[in-house]
Amino acid sequence: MSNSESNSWQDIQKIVLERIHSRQWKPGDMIPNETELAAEFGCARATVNRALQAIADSGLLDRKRKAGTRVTVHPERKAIFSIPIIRKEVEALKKLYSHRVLQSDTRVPPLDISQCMKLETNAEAVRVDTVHMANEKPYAYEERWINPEFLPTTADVNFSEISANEWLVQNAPLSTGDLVFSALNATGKQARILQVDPGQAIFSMTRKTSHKEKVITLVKLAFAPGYELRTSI
Amino acid sequence: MSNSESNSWQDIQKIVLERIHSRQWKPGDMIPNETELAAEFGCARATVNRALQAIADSGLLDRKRKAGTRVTVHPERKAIFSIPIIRKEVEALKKLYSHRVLQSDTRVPPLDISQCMKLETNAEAVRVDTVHMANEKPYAYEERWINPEFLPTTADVNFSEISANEWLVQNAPLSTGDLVFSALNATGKQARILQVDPGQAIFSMTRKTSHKEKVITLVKLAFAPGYELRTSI
DNA sequence: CAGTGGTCTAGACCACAAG
DNA sequence: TTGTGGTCTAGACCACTGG
Repeated sequence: MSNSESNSWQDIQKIVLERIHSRQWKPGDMIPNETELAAEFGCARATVNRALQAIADSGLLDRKRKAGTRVTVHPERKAIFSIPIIRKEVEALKKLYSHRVLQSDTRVPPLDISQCMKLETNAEAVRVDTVHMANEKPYAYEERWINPEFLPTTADVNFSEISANEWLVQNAPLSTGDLVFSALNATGKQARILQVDPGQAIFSMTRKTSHKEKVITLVKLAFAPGYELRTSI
Repeated sequence: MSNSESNSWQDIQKIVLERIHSRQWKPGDMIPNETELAAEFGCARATVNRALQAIADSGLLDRKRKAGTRVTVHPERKAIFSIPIIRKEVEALKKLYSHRVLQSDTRVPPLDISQCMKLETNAEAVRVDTVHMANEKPYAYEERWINPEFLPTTADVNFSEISANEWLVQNAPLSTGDLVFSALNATGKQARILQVDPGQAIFSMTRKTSHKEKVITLVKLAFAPGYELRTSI
């Protein structure tokens, strides 16, 4: 009954979402199967399928063969945010970006780093310390370890011109990684570099970038006070 | 040439990803159009379409009508994390969850809160302060404002039994929201409630949940030291 | 086993945007 | 104008999984 005209996939998505939201279909309820919905909306089953899959991807529907489609009881809200290239992040604030490499060499990393990167004992790694600046003021302090295996052309890369951050984002596509965000009190070194008082609350991000079980790089970023990570749902 | 057998769209996705990653198709390059790929892989165009759309969703391909499909030059890495219900988060740590409501009343909120929630001047809102515990130790301190408009049955809800957090997640599905993460030094009040020293670095999350331009609730969570927000890419 | 979602196909038309 | 992706269709078969 009701709906006679509904063609696009997204129209159907809207209708279904509206029914969920208005609690016409409540959490836990089974909804009509694809064939029935296709009949109701006057479209092909594939179109309904596409709409429902999109909703299921967003977490609001649970779909199982034979068992049918149900409204998720405890929808797990998902937030998505893009991992910024710091330069772009600064430029988005309409500030001048610059960075200084404080240190760049090759050495045997501490044990915890070595293990985290799955390096062999006493294997060396490239260490690059950088401070990112916005309008000449410290914005973030970056401590990075790079697996030399992924830098065949190390000599060619000049991290003074392009930040290691940016270089890797562009040259290690499609890798997987873990991200950890936390709050830390600034250590003496961090405080000195970021030009704040020791003990200041620092927003920290640690990122491990891997490709096929091998760790490409490990980065710890300490942002200057005031930093906020924003996203919408 | 080369590939003769490739049916599922996920197979095709893998092949395309491999070509991007191996730099056979470099950032900025245009890749063959759907019809050509369908011919190469021996499948329907719709199948290729599905594979390419999935990759484009992940940000590695740019697709435009007429202009064709290109490998994204500066792929924007996206991270997804699920917004946890604190109780589940604690239970996932295999600790006993409990919570105490420190305060629960209705009052006129401070101006900044009132404006943020788009309430009328001098309109009241429900205020609920909660401390979440893991094994009887403070885990997070929650300061919440609720738009009474969304609590028609306020009297029926006993936030001592089900946390406001959980109640709203279950009863305000499909709403949109903003999330802000930051690091703050613990205020005296926060320090007292979380049983830490004032000035301790605190991981903080502020969340505004809305539905169709109306703000449902505003929450500020202050996590006890050691908290980490984790995700993988 | 049987019902449901998952996917593929071949063809068609549409919508957008580059030239 | 024209080439490209975006989508819809009708039908088919497959793959899970509940009963």
